[in-house]
Amino acid sequence: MIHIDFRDPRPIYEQVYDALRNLIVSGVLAPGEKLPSVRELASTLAINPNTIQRAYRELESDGYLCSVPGKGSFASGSDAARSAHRRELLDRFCALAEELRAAGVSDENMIRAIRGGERT
Amino acid sequence: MIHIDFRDPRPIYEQVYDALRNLIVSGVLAPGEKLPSVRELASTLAINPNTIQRAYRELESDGYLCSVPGKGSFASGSDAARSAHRRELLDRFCALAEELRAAGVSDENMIRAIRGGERT
DNA sequence: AAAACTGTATTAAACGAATTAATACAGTTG
DNA sequence: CAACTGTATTAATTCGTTTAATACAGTTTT
Repeated sequence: MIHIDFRDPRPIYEQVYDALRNLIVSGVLAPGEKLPSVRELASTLAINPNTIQRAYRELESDGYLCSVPGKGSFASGSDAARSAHRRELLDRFCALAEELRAAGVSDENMIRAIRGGERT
Repeated sequence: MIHIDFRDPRPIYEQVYDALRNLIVSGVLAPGEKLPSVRELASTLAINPNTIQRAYRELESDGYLCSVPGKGSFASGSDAARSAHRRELLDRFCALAEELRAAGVSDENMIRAIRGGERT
């Protein structure tokens, strides 16, 4: 379900965050669907529960899931999740476009890069 | 000339790297112009020479400057530097566009984001 | 009601990357 | 020769991440 790369310099909690967010926004985890418990996922991935807890905490504070003490953690509505994710990506996208413009890249060349995936 | 933010979670050597690269690709540091020595810049910024050394080493390995033992470090030709920088930014840009496409954002909406800087 | 689950919080230890510190060596310049 | 330059190395420190070991309160199950 989730794969952790221990050679990846990025923190584990961040890898877990990204993986779960992707499952949520893609709808693999349906809105309202229950996620594995903190301890269960920690056991499955062979990492510490505190690390999972941190990923869950940040996923909740970013609106991707909802945790209820005693009950569990549940995927939030995929509409809201998708919006949050798009917003996040678009912000980074605009910032990068700004940098590219400062580097002398024209809008036309950016558009070409988007359309073609080319790296000329 | 350069400002370091100690509250920034990013490593200092990376902040120095970015700042110097920007000065080089923007032409503020002309091609061939001598940069402050490792020890001098370290003293100016009140950080350790080893940290500056690391920034310089990576700037050289990425083609933004050229270090000569005994003489100093010199900004590389801004043409090559600009190209390297644009390549780097464009790679990240294309990767982000890919993610946005996967998130269901159309090319048209990406283009709109570039043109307007809008965040709708 | 008891047992087994859930999220959450806390404290301490271990680990690794970043940073500092203190040198040292070789080449260049004045 | 003296003062600069880049470069290399080793050890100590600092800090964020991760682990570990608990504990508490609420929910579900038996």
